[in-house]
Amino acid sequence: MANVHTSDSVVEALRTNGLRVTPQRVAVYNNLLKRSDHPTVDQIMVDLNQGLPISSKATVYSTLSSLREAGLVREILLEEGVTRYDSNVAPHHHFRCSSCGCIIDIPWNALNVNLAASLPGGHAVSSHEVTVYGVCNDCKSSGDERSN
Amino acid sequence: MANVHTSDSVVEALRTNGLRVTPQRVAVYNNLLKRSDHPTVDQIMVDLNQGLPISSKATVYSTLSSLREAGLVREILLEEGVTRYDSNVAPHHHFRCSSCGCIIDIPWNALNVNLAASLPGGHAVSSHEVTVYGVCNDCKSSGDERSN
DNA sequence: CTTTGTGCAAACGATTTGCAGGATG
DNA sequence: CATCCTGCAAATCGTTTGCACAAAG
Repeated sequence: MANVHTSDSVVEALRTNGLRVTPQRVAVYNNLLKRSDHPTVDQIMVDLNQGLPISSKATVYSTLSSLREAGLVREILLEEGVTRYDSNVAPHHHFRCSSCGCIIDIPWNALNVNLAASLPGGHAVSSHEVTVYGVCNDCKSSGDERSN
Repeated sequence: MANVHTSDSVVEALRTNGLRVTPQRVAVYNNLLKRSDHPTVDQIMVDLNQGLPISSKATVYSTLSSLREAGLVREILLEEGVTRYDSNVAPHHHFRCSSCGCIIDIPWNALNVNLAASLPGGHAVSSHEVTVYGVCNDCKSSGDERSN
């Protein structure tokens, strides 16, 4: 149920969600499925058009927007001015490295949040998410300070 | 230790943090201290210049940037394309209403996160923060759907 | 054949930057 | 009076939009 994404399963996912199947959509979704670094639109563009140009930037935007509406993809807002995308739509938490800026998924059950029975104010809670800040393992050991 | 902010204490806070005291800085910081709605730059502008113009937008940006560097203010990134500001720099969590879009502070000890001793990957954790999503009390009772 | 997607360029909106004059310490 | 701030306008940069052509169902 995870990590295996044939071109077929991508096509099927698009179809199942009422999206027309185009080479650009398959490429974008496929790219997002095969990487775990929560890329920005630009990073996706670079990856997609390394060989011959497959898609324009406007199309990547529009595709990501469609994928998001279809629930196949989600946005991640942890930095100013940049929207990142994640094909992992199952609930999970995030770790943000203050050194290299990378974002790493934390499995849902690696953390346990004790949502007090009643939040101050009595708001209706539907979901929650934890963001953990710190220095990732790579930066810790290499001691460098790349700017991602 | 909270909620009382005389003009004097604002001036002192600026000075203590090595910032020159200007009417604009006092006004911006003061405004942020007296509201709890995590305003955007535009909202601050409106509030500030209701009577006679006190500050230009560029100055509000620069002021907020200085205040942030000084640690008097923090940014909140929960929506696409807008940066909100918060004068509450003590650790706390946030509640985001999916109906009106408002952001409400949750006191640090209203939630309890059980940070597993070792996060997968062995990253060095320095802090964490929970974002809770749902419908705020106001929206719940009035059943409306203002767009904030 | 009808509908929806793509590409390109122009339009946008939030934020930044350059620079001249003004205020602060 | 040297330094730092403010205001204004122009410049950036991510993202959106309008439109003509092409592809999908």
